[in-house]
Amino acid sequence: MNIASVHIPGSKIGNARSKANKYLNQKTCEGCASKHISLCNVMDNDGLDILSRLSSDLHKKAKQIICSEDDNAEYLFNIRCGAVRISKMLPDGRRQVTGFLFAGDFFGLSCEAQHSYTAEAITPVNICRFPRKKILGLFQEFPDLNERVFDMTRTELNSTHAQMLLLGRKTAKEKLCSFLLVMRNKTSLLEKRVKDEVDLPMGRSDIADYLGLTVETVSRQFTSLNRLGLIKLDGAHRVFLKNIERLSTMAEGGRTLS
Amino acid sequence: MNIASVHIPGSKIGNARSKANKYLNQKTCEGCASKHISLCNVMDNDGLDILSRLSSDLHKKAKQIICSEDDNAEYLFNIRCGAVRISKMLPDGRRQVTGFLFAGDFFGLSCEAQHSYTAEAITPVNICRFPRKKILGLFQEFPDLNERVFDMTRTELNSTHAQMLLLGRKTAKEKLCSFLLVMRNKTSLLEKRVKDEVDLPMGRSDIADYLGLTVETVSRQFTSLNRLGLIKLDGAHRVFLKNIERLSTMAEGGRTLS
DNA sequence: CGATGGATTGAACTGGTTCAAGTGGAGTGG
DNA sequence: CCACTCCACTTGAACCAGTTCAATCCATCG
Repeated sequence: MNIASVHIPGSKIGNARSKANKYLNQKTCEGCASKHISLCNVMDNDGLDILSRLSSDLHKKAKQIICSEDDNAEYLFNIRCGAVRISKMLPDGRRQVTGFLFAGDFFGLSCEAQHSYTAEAITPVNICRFPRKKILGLFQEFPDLNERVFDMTRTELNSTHAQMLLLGRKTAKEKLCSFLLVMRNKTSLLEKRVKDEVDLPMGRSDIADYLGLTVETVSRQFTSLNRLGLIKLDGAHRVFLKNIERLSTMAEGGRTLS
Repeated sequence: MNIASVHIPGSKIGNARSKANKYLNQKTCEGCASKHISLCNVMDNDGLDILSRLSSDLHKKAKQIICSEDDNAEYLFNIRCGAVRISKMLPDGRRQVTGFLFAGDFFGLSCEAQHSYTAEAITPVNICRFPRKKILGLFQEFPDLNERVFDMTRTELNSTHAQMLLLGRKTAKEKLCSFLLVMRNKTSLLEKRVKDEVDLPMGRSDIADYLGLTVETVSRQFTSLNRLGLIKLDGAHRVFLKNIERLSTMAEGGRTLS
């Protein structure tokens, strides 16, 4: 029904959330049966969310491309469910994954006329797509909408700075610890409770390209943390974080028996 | 006089510029005698730019700290003239420089209650400071202002993604070539003309921390590019880029006699 | 002029890569 | 239900780009 509603499962946008809740509607999504929050509270004459007329649903299987580096940036995307990988490439094929996105996350905004990155489905995804130009035009009309998206952009900028510190200055072990803790936070937000059992839908090479390492190094560090008893591996795609405190210390370079 | 005006020397904010020019006033800055553009075109009853009442001028010498990692984020800063270094630190002192900012650049927005970084003057700087809360409040009232700042934030997010690719996947030589070309663009924007003679106000260790390298490696790569005839060093803080095309190729991993 | 501190150069070292060889588990089909 | 295949993951061993440690250079400044 209201396909313009947006999956925002936790209060991930910080202090903007409380303010926004006053205005924004909660509706149940027929796609994945969880509560969504409408991006925009303004109803048209038919009582429909004003954004619903602009949006269209999109389904992709794992490994399918959603948009690529030289596409025209015509749409703004919001992930309903599933996981998406954002990446940039060098001409010779070296790749940097700049982010993993999950239910509730946006992309397609941080660019000019063309996308500067490729977005690809990691799992089957359900995505909500808005024509970019129209959304940008609506910002003037609906400051609430503008504020939400601006807030999210600033939060994202913040976390890319943290990732720069990781890429430029952390060791392989510190990188993996940081990554696991970030994934734990994302999972906890999505599930609305703290959870030390973390799903890793992406492959080892995605993690490697995200952390600026090789697959082999990532694999070795998983094994090492496993042996140290800091994590418990259950297959390649599920980890149980056994000692959050030590993982946190190691993520920041604190000394723990290597 | 109008201390709220903002130094935006080039059209660095892309397509937003042309739109914005319709509304925004140009004034001459008594501080550094160059044209500035007012951030906000709305005048109060006395004919003063609405932001001027909120702002205060700030002067810092080289190496002085403007704001640090655990300060409350009470201000939004705009650089009038001079160069600023933004950085993050690990507990053990390893540092990542996340950006160099010059006349016209903003900072202090991309954060929640506390700054997540340290800003330090590289050269003597002249900075314009606005109370953050009031500015954020004004966004609803003045969409032009909001749009400008949002645009700049998105542009910045874009360039941090490029920097992540650099940090995660480029070699030392590629990193330095990329850096020199970025500095050339910034210089060209500031001077409003293409200029292959680039000033590097920051020290080698700042460059190293920006590129995720050591001082020694940065120095060796400078020497190497110099010997290859791609650049001409004139002291440590001025470079002449002799072959933009080959530098560009090398910045992206293209093969040129190493 | 000597002192100070950034920048450069040299030489040994190492964390992470590269290359190469297993391993295991999910899917297929017989 | 088992055998076979495929591909992602793991492990091992040699290697190397960039680091580390240690001089040395050189511009600036009192």
